[in-house]
Amino acid sequence: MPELPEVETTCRGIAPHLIGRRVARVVVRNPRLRWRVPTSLGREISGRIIGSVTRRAKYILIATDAGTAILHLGMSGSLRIVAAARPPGKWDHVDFVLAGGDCLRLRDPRRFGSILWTRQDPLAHKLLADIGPEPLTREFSRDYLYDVTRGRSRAIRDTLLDAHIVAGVGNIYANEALFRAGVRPTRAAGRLTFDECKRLVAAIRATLNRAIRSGGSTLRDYHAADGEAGYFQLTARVYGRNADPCRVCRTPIRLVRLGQRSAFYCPKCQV
DNA sequence: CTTTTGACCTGACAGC
DNA sequence: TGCTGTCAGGTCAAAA
Repeated sequence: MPELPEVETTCRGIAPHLIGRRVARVVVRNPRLRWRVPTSLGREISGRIIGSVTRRAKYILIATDAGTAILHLGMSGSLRIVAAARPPGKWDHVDFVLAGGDCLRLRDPRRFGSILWTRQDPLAHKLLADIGPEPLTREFSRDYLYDVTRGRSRAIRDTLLDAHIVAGVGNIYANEALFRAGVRPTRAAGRLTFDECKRLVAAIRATLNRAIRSGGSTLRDYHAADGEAGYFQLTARVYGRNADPCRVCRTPIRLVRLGQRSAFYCPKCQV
């Protein structure tokens, strides 16, 4: 479910409920996520006050002065603020219970998500240390994308999905941005021209920003009882539209398999 | 070093 | 209504 805009919106949504609050305890109903939830988590974070809630790539960092919880939502994870007394559902694996009665509840049917704990600088953590620039910062520039793709033979779609190249760009937004930029997902990254890199950087920014904006208004409040926060209703230009007419030129959208994952493009609009 | 593949899980949905 | 097969928004580790 979550791509960068969803993670960003989740972060913004939960932060006001967490910052300055004390963690009373952690309830782990099922520790078997992508990696086993550390048994020390409850001991480490309980009694601590949450100082900040930030995002790096698709990781959510919940920091205290004793250490930082690093959360990832995987393919199907979601976080919400609910009353701790609320009966947990089948896939509500972990609660961070706050002093006062609320809790941050992680739901994750597929269990590809993860929760880690570090006492060091989380950005120096093994999983985060080598991640590329955030796509919404100046660091992710046309020059950077051009330089980093030189000599690379893999498809540009796969290159965009590689977190070491750029942080947090997932399959939907990679495909949508490539459409906007007029570049086929199958093109070898190293063959993109400078102008194409320039358009692609702008397209990635625009696509992500738009989704974040729509998410902010879409996702209502994180106290909400139900109302599963689904995907943002971005009207896909290509993603999932195999054989449907291109919204620009009416040519049927094509689906190709790159690796194990689908890529979509308009054979006329994208070169 | 770069690129590809396999692995981790469960649910939703199409087709028989 | 079942059953089977396919696919899914992620990404790490190992193999090629």
